[in-house]
Amino acid sequence: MPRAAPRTARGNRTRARLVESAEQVFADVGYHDASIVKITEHAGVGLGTFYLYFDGKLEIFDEVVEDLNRRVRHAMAEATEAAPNRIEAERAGFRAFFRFTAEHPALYRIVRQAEFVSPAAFRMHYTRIVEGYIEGLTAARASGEIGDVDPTVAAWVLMGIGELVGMRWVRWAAAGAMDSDSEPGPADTMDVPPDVFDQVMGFIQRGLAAVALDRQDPQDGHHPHDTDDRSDDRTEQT
Amino acid sequence: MPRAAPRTARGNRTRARLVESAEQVFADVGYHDASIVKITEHAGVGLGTFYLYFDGKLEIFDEVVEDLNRRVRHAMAEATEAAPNRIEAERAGFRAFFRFTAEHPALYRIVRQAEFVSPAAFRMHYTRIVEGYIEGLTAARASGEIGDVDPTVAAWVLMGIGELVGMRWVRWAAAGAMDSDSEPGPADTMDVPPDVFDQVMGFIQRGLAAVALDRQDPQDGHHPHDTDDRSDDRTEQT
Amino acid sequence: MPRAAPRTARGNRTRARLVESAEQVFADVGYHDASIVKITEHAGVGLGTFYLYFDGKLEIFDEVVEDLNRRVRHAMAEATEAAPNRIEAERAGFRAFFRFTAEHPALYRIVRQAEFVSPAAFRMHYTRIVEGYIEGLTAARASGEIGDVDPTVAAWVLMGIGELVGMRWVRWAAAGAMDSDSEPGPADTMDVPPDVFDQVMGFIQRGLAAVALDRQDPQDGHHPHDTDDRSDDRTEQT
Amino acid sequence: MPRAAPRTARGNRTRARLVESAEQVFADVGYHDASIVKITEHAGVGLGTFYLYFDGKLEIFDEVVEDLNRRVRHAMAEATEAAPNRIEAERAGFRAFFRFTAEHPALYRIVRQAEFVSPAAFRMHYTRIVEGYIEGLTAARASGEIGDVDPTVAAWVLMGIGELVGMRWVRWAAAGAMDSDSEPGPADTMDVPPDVFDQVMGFIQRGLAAVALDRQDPQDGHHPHDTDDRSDDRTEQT
DNA sequence: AATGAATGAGCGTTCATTCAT
DNA sequence: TATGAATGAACGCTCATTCAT
Repeated sequence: MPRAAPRTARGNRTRARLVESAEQVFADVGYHDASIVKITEHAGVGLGTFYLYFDGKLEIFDEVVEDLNRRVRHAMAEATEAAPNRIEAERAGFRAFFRFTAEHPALYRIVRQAEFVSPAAFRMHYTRIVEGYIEGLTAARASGEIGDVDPTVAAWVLMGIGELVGMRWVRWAAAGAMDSDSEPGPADTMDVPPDVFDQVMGFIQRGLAAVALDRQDPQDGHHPHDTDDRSDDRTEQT
Repeated sequence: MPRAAPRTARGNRTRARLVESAEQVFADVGYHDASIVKITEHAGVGLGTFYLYFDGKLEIFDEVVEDLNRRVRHAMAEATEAAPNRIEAERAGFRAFFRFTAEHPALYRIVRQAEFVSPAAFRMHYTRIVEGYIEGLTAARASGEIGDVDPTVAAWVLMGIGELVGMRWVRWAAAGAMDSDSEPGPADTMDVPPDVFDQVMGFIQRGLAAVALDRQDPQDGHHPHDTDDRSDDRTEQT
Repeated sequence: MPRAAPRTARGNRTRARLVESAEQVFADVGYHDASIVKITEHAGVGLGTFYLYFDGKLEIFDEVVEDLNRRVRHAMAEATEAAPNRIEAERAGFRAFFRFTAEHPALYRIVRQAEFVSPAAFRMHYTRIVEGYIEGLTAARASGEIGDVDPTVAAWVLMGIGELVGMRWVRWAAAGAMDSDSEPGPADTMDVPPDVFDQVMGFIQRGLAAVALDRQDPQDGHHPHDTDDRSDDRTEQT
Repeated sequence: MPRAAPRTARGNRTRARLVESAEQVFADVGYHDASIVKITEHAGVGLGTFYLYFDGKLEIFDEVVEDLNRRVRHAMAEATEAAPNRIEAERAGFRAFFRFTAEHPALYRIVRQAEFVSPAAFRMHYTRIVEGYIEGLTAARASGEIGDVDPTVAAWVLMGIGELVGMRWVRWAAAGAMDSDSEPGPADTMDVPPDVFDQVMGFIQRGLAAVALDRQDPQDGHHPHDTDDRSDDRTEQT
């Protein structure tokens, strides 16, 4: 039942227009208020045409999520590529992420909606990004560039930071700037202000650093040596 | 048209039952699949009764969000209260937040949906939590307990961490444990595993610490001693 | 999920109007060309009202079939009641059946469509009628009124006769009379012509009679005196 | 607009494949759930090709009915051919009809659906079969093989018997045997059980016989001499 | 002769909301 | 205060049919 892939160049164009339009419409009005008619009208094709290429609303949504995922990861990977070390890589990665968020409001809105619309797609999105992070962090830890942090935990921590900072200084700023539903346009595109960005990166840099701070009162049953990878060498702190 | 507040005790009870039921239903099936009938049935009142107390679906949703917000903040404040210092306060706050998330899946689901359903309620939720954070962090910075971090930025950073770690280790764990749509029940309630929790708190502790790292130039370019110099000067921390 | 039965007198009226309208519309245009809108418009109620009382098109169809079934059986039972013997009962039953068919074109059309629309309802219809027949025929056989025929087989044979004779002389005649889609109206109502009726009843009477024809071997092969011997011994009948 | 007949051998093959496929699909899923795509896919041709040979769905349906009609009549005629007398002819004809029904579920389903899909085709089907019957019965009556029955009435009576007995013991048996939607296959093919068959044929034999049973109470306004062909010679009964 | 991309009227169904009781 | 019958706009989706290739 999955609709056949288009067999002609014309079909390919139509399909692509539909995905683009869907991204636009989902971002603009949200999954639930998006209707197939809105999508097809935006794409300039007939309603029935939609069902030539997609099984339904959910299917095109998943495809849009996948598409966006591919694109953010590409943007982040590209930005990170030339970085001389992990911290610079993080700076570049966050920069790229915020820029992408600013320029593609769709990413943010659509991914967050996916949580309730298509949990599988949602998990896929985060899982793939996490994988990239883990790879980089594992290498950085091995080379001593960063401290002895658990790459998986650190990955989620970093994503959390990116997500809420992006929400506050990119999304909200944009919303405040336009103050209404008017199309944002390139001029309205907001990026995280430099000082905030530096604050954030400072936090991250310290958080990842090979530093351990002394903490004595083990309440709650959790002791410093609960896990194996928080090793003793952390004691040579001040 | 805004509905009058109930004038009788019976009316008060009815209204309260409706809010409770709405929270339950919104959490279970999401805003869009929740219907007024479902809510009134759950509350055991007639359909028409709903409109005696609320203007519509959106209005009761806002009220549910507000209610939840009050409750998380209460839980976190209570947990934080007795903490001897900021770091312990954070530990206690995060602990409380994760517990609340585990025990009230509604909070998580409903708040995240609010972003698209009722942006105003959504902002209100975060803004109020941020206010609490800022207060605590400002005091901690003044007393030298933490480094010279911008309280607002730190607040958002911390919330981001809490949100995604909670998503990964509380929400996903619960989903994995129940493996289906069965009611989670108290037994299935998942908390963040101790080692992960410690990792997270370690990251936060370092991130908030008064560590001076030598990187000061705000631009994203490269600069002289980027590479390994994080370790040495970190010693002059508190 | 089966819709609740109406709780008020008004609701009962609405529901009944819907069933009537559905019968009318299904009979007029057939199940597939009948739409819920047509039914609700005919009933003079809003579209949504339909779904207050029925789960869908199929469900109301089943109900219409059941209703019709009840009514034919009632008509036939009533007609048969006073009959002095089985043969008279059959005459009266067939008469009643043809009259019902003529006056309620719905019965015929709807039941026949049920075969493909709702096989279960279709079988139910025939099964119930068969049960009535079997009862009567079993008694008649026991009392020697009719020959040693298998009541079940005879029941189906009789129904087959009724159905196709009804089709030919009631339905086709009516169709021919109106010659178009115009409403038939009572004047156009056709009954089986008396001579045809008598022919049919004659056939049935002989078929059911305690005639022993000499052909007894059940196999489909050929046997000794196949040819002409039917005539002679038939005389020793009642 | 009626499509041209194919002008090439290839065209002829394509057209024939389409008719075959249509028969299959109509039988499998019914007229209304059959779609042109299903038919063309089954035939292995492109969708557009269909409209090269047929004006639409209805047109190919009519052709399928006509085709089936030709085939049943052929089967029955062939079976009847060698029969030494009318009764044997009936036995052989019914046998053939039941077998055809069992082996070609399509016949049964499609013809019955035709009643609502294409009334003209439906009438044509019965009319043609009736013609065959009338011919045989007229001859039989002339030769005294059967009683003085009206050939037309008898024809419909016989068809009615065949149809409902076939429905009950062929179609329903098959449905019961397969118990689901699985393809019946030759092994599942059901025929009317021998004893039922004999009962049915006994009934028919008596019904057609030159016997008249006395019937005195002319209620209902119909007297023995209502029609001309129920002639007086019927009086020499017991 | 053959194809399949494109179309849109029309379907069954849902649900927030109103209002007479 | 409480009810639930009634409504209809709007949705997702299907499919017979056309037509450019």
